[in-house]
Amino acid sequence: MNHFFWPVPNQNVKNINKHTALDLIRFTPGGISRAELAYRMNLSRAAMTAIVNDLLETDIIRETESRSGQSGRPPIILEINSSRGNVIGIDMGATHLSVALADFSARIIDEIEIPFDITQGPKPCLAQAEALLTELLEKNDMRLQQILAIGMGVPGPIASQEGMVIAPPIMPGWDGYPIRQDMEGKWKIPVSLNNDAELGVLGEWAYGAGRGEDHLAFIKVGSGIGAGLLLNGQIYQGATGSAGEIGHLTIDENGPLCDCGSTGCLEAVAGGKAIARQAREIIASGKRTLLSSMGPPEELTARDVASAARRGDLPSQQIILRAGSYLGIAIAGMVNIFNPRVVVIGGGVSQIGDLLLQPIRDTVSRRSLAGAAQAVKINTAILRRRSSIIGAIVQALSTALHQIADKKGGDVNT
Amino acid sequence: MNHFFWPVPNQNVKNINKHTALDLIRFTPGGISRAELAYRMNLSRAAMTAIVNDLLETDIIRETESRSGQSGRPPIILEINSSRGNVIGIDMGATHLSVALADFSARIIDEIEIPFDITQGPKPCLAQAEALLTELLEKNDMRLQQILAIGMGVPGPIASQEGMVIAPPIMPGWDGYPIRQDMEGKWKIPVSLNNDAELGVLGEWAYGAGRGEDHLAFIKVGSGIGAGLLLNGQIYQGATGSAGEIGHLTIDENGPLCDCGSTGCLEAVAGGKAIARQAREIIASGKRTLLSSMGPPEELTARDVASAARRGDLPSQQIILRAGSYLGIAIAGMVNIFNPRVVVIGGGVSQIGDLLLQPIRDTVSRRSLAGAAQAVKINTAILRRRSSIIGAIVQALSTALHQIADKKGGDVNT
DNA sequence: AATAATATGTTAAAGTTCTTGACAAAGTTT
DNA sequence: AAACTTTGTCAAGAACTTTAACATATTATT
Repeated sequence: MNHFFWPVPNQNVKNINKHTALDLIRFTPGGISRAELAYRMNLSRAAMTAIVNDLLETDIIRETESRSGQSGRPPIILEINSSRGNVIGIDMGATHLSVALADFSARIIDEIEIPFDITQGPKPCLAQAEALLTELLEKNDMRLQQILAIGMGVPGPIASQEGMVIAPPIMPGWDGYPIRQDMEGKWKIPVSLNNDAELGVLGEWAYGAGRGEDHLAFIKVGSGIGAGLLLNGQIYQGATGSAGEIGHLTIDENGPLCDCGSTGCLEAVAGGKAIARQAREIIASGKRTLLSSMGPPEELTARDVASAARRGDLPSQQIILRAGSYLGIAIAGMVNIFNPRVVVIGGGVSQIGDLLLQPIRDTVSRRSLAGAAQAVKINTAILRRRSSIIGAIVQALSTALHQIADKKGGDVNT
Repeated sequence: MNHFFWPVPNQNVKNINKHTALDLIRFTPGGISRAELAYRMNLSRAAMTAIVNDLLETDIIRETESRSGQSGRPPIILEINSSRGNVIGIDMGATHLSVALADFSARIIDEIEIPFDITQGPKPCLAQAEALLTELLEKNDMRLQQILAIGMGVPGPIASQEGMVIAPPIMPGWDGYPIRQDMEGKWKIPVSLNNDAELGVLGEWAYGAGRGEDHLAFIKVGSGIGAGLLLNGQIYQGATGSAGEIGHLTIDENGPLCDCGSTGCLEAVAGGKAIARQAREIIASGKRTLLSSMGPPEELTARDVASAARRGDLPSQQIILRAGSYLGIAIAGMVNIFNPRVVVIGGGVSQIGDLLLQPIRDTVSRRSLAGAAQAVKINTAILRRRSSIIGAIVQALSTALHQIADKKGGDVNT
């Protein structure tokens, strides 16, 4: 136990052990006993009793029936009291907007998703988010007052202190807009704003393919490409919050032009848009391919290419193979630099599955140093399209739970 | 103050604040007062008095005369008691071996360097290190018993727990050899073993070009190329200790063959060896160049190319420009991924100076995303060839100082 | 079935480390 | 000289831990 997930504020935090214990309870699958907590935190069982009693008083955790296994008195298992309250997670992508309602144990109760265009700028986009949130609450017969925190992800670099994005490559009009301030002002609920790939790594770390790993990378392959990093057990944001921006690594200097103005960016050769573009090129070239029979070329998506590839269409398979190889080059670089234990491939395009994963694995094992390549596992996101929004929920819960835990013996409501 | 440099062991560490205060005293240039310590650590002045008294008792810190500046009682400045003891730093490179004797404030008292060949394998190499250490002690009239800790750097990935290198690309015969155990057995002094680039970043963080930065990368450009990373204020080693191995990133797939078996590795196009090789090729091609007049082509080094370039030799300038551009590609990738505040270029080749630095800066600003590129400064190592060995000394001091601080009121000797 | 063994959880006393509030100390400003 | 400002110390009390003993609830053994 030399780190804990909850980001420690600098001031006025008594009882750090209480917060550490809370996080261990949250993130241990199946719950954890007082004795086990004491062991993991290097504290006495007596101290643990006091800490747990504190937490029980706030009603954010509860005791559950013991699983007897070994000899000796069976432990009393502690878990988060899932019905203690609710939080909201919002995942704002480039082309979709999702809002989810979750309970205190991070289980999604209901979720709404709509197509979306982030280039409209902050005001209309935030208004859409608000509308969707209202709809979701009404549908579930809830009021805003019952929501204890909101977590939100956006596809751009975040200045966490200020609660805004800075110099985002794909969010025109958002630079410097006070997103968090705006939302907290409207809703009077604590909002935590994060990068979507960072939330993805958090979600997969908490409940997905990288559960509990200390060195984890999450590659979000959607229309754009971004990475979230969890290093030494903590989310890594970099000096100015723009860590993990791998979408514009130069992969092939002589490659196609990218939206960012440069050429041969990873995003321009392996992103969802790039895959669709290559499909259109194939059709235009007149090659025999299933793709021609899948509707108007302008509306082709990476998903269509994937389904054609699965049905044996060679040109489609080649497109995906190439995208995977390019991704592999970038990931091999990250593996050499970071030496992660797990790399999780997420985002819409990742749902292609092994067809994409295999060339990534091949390229990485060929291009990474032996030590790092052997240590790393490359997997598809278990949470599928929900990695980021579950990360947003985890963030919201971090705020809500630790805020309640702080006021010892305080009012159980609000 | 949400992190501290001293790596916290998991067990039996009372008084974490004492160790934090000690590190603040160590790494604050010009020393620090009790009041300032209390402010930086969010503790009361009263608590600080107690902690400082503890440290004063062990004699590892001392009070020094106050600098009066503001109104009010002038503070009593605390600093490390430099004459409390000595430590040894060892820098084992691919082609050189250095041993340095330092006092408790990390100042080098004396240093010996010899040419060296790490491919001889562990036994002869460690014997040479021992001989050099003995020579250094004799020369300075000291005994091994007066040395309180040893820090050592080697050019390969480290398993810190085991004190050995694992799967090193350029240290044949060393894989799995129990280096630390061997040395501690021989010398009966605590030895800390680290990667040389990691020590470089530590040295430059403590006393060099990245002083006090929380997000720092150190690129060691010697005959090989490696990077050391300091993220969130802590050295980052990765899951298996092989983080920062950028020497074998593929930069140009159609480039020259690398020693590692792959093609177009960064090391093969921008390392010291690569620069020397290109110089020989130029001479062989018969082009007019100053390089032909600099002795036998087989003995040409990167340093010769640098000196020719500085004297205006165009082919030499082109070689360095190209190496810088290649380095820039790799560094641009790291900047996009890590978003560091400072990148320090160190190692022998970095001594070329602006001739190398300029193409790096140009390439990085062209190939990195706006936000990250603006945030980063790229500088040459202030500690020059000594970055790593000073890092080794810092590591040795971490061991020695915190070990003494742990035994409260214990014996002042040993 | 009774007893032993084992592990969990609780309690009270004692020990550490911190904060609070008062105050002494040592300078600068008025 | 008096007022102000900041540093450093002291003593009392608060917060959090450990220690050591014990109660509790199972399984294992006799």
